[in-house]
Amino acid sequence: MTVPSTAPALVWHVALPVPVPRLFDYRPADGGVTAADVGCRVRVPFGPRELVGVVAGIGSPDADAPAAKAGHRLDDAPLFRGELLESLRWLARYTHAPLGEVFATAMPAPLRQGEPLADTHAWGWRLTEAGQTALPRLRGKPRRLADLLADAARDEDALADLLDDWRAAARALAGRGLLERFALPLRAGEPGSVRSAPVLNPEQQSAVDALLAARDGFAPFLLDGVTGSGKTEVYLQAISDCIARGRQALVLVPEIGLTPQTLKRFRERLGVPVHALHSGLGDGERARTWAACLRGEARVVVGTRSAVFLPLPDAGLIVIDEEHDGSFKQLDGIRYHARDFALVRAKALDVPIVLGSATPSLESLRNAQTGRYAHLRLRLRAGVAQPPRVRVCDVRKRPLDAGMSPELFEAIAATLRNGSQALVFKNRRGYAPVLLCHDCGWSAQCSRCDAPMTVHAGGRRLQCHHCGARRPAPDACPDCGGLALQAQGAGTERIEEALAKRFPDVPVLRIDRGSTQRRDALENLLHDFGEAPGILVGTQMLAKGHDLPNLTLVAVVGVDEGLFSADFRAPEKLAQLLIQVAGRAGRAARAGEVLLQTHHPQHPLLETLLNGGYHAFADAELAQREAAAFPPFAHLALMRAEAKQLEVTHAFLQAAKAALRDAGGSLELHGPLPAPMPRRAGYQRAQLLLSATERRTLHAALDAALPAIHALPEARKVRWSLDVDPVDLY
DNA sequence: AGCACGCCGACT
DNA sequence: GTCGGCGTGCTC
Repeated sequence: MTVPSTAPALVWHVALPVPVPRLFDYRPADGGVTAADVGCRVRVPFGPRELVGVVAGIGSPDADAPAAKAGHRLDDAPLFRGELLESLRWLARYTHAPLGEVFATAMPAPLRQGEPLADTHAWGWRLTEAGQTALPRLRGKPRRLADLLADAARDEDALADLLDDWRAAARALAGRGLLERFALPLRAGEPGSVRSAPVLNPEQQSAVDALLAARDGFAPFLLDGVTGSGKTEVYLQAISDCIARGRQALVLVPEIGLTPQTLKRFRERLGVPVHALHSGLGDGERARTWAACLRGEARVVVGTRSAVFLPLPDAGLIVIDEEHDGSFKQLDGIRYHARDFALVRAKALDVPIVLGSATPSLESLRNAQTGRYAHLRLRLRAGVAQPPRVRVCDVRKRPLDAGMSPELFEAIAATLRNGSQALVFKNRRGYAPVLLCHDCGWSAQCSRCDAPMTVHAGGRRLQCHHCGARRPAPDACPDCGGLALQAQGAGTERIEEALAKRFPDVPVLRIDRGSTQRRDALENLLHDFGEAPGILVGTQMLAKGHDLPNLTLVAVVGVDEGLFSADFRAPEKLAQLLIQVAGRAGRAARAGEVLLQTHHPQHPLLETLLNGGYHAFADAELAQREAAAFPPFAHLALMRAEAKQLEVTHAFLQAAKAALRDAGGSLELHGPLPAPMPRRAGYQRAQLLLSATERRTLHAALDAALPAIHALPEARKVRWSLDVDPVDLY
């Protein structure tokens, strides 16, 4: 009689945060394996160390794999389940990244490190009845602590502000039963006094009507509204409806869009706590927000790129504001696009999603044109009667001071005489891009990168923007010994300097990454600047947000750099920037003026943009993209590699190219091409461009070839990465 | 990615 | 004689 063969014990298939596209099997140190373990974190031995991974599945151990080691489950209930689990699996397939790295990207740091799911409350302390009675008898620090709590309970953050080293006293008093600790609801910002909704104009109303009519299932919308047309008001009404139905709303905003004013506006209008999630928050707060979403406690979240990974068990609506913004694409690690992933999630969640912009990406416009998205247009500029007047200023053969023409100075002078403010917008930072010898043409180059060094600290120092190298600026030209070294091109610092000299009676305020390190520093600077006549000098940071009611002139210098870039998206980016920055002019009662300074006044981009507006530009640019077989008419992936020696980099990319060619299909392969900066921080960089007219072709080839590419002997010798749907080819 | 194992130069 | 460089190989 034979003993019935026992079924092999089940194991966890665990996704670990390692760049190995494979799952690893473990058995539980105690208890059995059940389907409910899927989506739970586990702490497991991995070689000589321990890692936190996520159970991606359960099953029998692979016969020819080493014996499964024991691991410990960290969660009682899955962190990832249902829609989010499936969407993350999709993201791993789409980006061709290991599932474990995708899970790691989706988690806040404390969860990644194995800490328990955060409490969604803060802690407070209060006096017990015995404490009230005993208070008069207390002395010293315990007395001061008890006094603070005599009238009201206080939370721990407040106590820390009021009394140093209060914890020891609190513990001692609690031990005597005089004090107790209790849980407070998580503060997600006070709702504030609720403001009533303004009356919508007919365009806004029909947009809201369309959104509400589609609220019961997946429905993508492009809310295409000019600057100041009241897109936010449309979002707010849709969100109000969403939370009234007891569902969660997620709002994604660009990195610079999450200002205190934005949050204040949401809180005042919605009358519920609004959670914010951005890079300025500490790990603890991010983890609490994540947990609050998972538990369904958070009703509205406004967040930047990474908020697209929040669990939304009761989702009702997703909004992407400024959907064209480049900050939605992650440029390292898992190279996801938050807007595109949000669409995938909305579909899986079966909820509507709104992409809003005054300058929609060409991808989204194309989707609207082909009917994949419902196209909602807002053409009326609320409040202001007229859009700003745009003037092109031809600066060829004009004497320039810090890159500014006499016409520009005159326009600023006129603006100041009218009691208004002017903004000089420049698409670069630093005192001047390069140090150039006027005698022989030598320029300061970084010794480790093929890039010019930029001049900083008033001309005293050179800095490489790519590897961070710094050195003092030479006094004489190293090549010819001449003393005619000069800073070429005008950065914001030189513009500021020249303006301050010409307009000594008004404040000149420069805003860029160098002058505003902290998030609220910009708010304070602009507040102090006020509304009196003055001049702002700035970069991208000033292109949107921040109401500047007395700003009537926007002058753009350095337009030309964007007209002749090698990147296929440069025209789109420049057009969006010009429209956005023009939107800064004349938001209040007075009409605004925009001055574009260029050496190429006849350039088709400028002509189309100025005569026909953004949509005329977009139509022309889409035609160009179609002719050149670029997105959205083709699908791209970029494989980048770097190594100390160029031959090593090329050997890898050649081998990868061969593997991809063997994978067949009508995939087009270009390269290896020199990367835009072929040498960076001592590494030789190159890239391989993959292009296909059908997305399936691209992914099929990658699926077929990547295992072989991972296994290439050349792959060990280089650092390589794959970027599906790259934003910048350079 | 880490981390260990493994063979070749300058130090007490 | 050892400490330590980073090449290469593996992780259930």
